Amino acid sequence: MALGLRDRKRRTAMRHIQRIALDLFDERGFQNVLVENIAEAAEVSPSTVYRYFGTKEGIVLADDFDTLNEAELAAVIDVTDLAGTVRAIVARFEPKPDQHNPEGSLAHRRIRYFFDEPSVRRSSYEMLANAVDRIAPILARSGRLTTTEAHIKSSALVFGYFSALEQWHRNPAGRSISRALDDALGVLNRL
Amino acid sequence: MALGLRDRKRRTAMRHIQRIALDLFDERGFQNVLVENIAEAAEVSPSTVYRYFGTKEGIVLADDFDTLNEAELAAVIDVTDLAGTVRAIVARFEPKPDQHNPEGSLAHRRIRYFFDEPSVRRSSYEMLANAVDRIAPILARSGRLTTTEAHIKSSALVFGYFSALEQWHRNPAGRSISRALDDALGVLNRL
DNA sequence: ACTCCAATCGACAGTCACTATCAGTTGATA
DNA sequence: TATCAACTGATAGTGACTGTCGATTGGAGT
Repeated sequence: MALGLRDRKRRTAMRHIQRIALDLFDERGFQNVLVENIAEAAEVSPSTVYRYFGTKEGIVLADDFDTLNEAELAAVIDVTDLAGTVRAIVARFEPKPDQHNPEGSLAHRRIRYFFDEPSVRRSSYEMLANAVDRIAPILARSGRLTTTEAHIKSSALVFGYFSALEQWHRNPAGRSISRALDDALGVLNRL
Repeated sequence: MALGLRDRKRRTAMRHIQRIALDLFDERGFQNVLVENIAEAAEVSPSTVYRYFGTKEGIVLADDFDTLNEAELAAVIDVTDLAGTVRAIVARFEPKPDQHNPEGSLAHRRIRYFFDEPSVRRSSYEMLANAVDRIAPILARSGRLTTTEAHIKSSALVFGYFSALEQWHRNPAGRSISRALDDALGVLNRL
């Protein structure tokens, strides 16, 4: 099903606002940029920014992954290798500039705010908690675990990987994100 | 070293404000209580509430554990059984009314806000992240792990246990918190 | 006790993220 | 093309949080 004009405009506008907001954040710092400034620079009203992103932090966190519905999510998740799936999702933040994204992916530009901007960090955790809730039922089904057990395992997995991403962020040490995540898997397996 | 009058007053005032705030939250809901209302009911100025707790969420989250310095923390942590230590810390939320606390501990009354009030939940995660950062170095020393590995393991542990606490909260099923945490340890060991 | 200083307090005036509402406009559908 | 639903921008809030400043109070030395 092809997306209507309405949805295409919406997606384009969101990417546009997100890019402009990141430009301003990088330049002047997250705290020193008002939502009003972003709206002005993007030539939309503040109302629109809030309608699209909900919160100021949402501008940084918004991600195509958010809009995945259950069917699409199920397609992304590999039941036989859940750890690998989580790893693959996190690994999307790998910077790889190409002809489509000459300056590297927006995803990569967003990472530093996850860890360095306290309010964004708090919201990141909320996002992870949502991921845990979506992954747990699938894990329960495939791993013959109780709901409780699945949630605990899912939490440990998701937050463990997020921690790995943070460690990579603080000290890349020449490793790629994928490599750092592979190392993390080792730790999680020997928990 | 005995605490001076100044510190004793401070602690007493904080407990007083926290108790009154919880009364109001329980009665009218977190969102429907203004910091101004709490200040008024506790007969202090709003300035004082902010000085003590920093944020509205801080009123719920503030805990004696926050004020533990590194030496005291090291005394609480059992290096030979870190999982057990985390478990012990979380288990403090066990409700046990006694002659000192006829209505059950304040800790127990605070739990529901950790999970049910979104903004408090976000702040809870921040608190957990701080715990991770304090535990990781100790874990690194005792477990012969790199800094990175220690952080990942610490994250999985702390957030795993928090998830266990949440699961217990949502479905106590007659189990005590301690029992629920013991079950969680099993899951984490077989991650 | 008395004094002096630093820490604390209350009061006041902001700032800004976020919400609610509503009239005007635009995309989708028949 | 007409109709309707969804979207947009403008406006007027609310309330958490900050900075500052004069007044008060506990603590340490005399």
